[in-house]
Amino acid sequence: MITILSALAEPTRLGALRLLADGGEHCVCELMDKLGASQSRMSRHMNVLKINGLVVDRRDAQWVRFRINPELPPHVKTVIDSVLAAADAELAAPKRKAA
Amino acid sequence: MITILSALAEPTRLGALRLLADGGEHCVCELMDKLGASQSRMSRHMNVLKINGLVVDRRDAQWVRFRINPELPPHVKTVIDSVLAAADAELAAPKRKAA
DNA sequence: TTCGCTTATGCGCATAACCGCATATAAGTG
DNA sequence: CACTTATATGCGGTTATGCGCATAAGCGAA
Repeated sequence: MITILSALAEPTRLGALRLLADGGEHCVCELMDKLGASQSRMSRHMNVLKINGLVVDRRDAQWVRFRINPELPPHVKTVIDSVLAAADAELAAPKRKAA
Repeated sequence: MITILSALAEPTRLGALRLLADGGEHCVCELMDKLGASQSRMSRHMNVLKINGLVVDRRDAQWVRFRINPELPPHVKTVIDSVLAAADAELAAPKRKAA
């Protein structure tokens, strides 16, 4: 659990998971573009997610396609979903009193 | 969200939250005993949880009583609950095939 | 005040995390 | 083969994190 939380506690990695949360596959180049990360940074961050079992990858010609690990333990999946929901809520709520 | 996840991603802090999850108040000395942490270590870790808004504290004579922040945003509360549930599941499941 | 118990903190150290840069590797095209 | 695109990784530097130790500070009792 600790390692999973550590993996989530980084902006680029959390952003990548958010993009992967659509259920589809995304290559490193797409993620780095959308997240504004350098190539080596993105590659390493995706590797952290992979090592910790949060995502799986697949070679497809010159690309490597990542997707959320479809075999995530249910409790872990629940954690990820709640974290992404909270992150969304955080973005939506400007911390000021509700308008 | 990142700071909250970082706060959770440490064994002693997660253990403290687990103990506080009973809804009650617990002093530093109790937490350090139950978690096997040194005094300074526990004090600093509780301060991290406090700074990140996860817990609140209260002076009570020579003790400082901590409890989970009762005003946690709903989404954050959900994250914490799911994390604690996953940590429990992790402990319960010896990673081997179910007996 | 002095004592004892509890908690906080300043300091230094060791290690881990993250980064950019350069380079290596892999795959496809011609 | 050379060339392009995509990804991985070794290296070194900077910063962040966690720790123990010692000490300070807060509180109550004698």
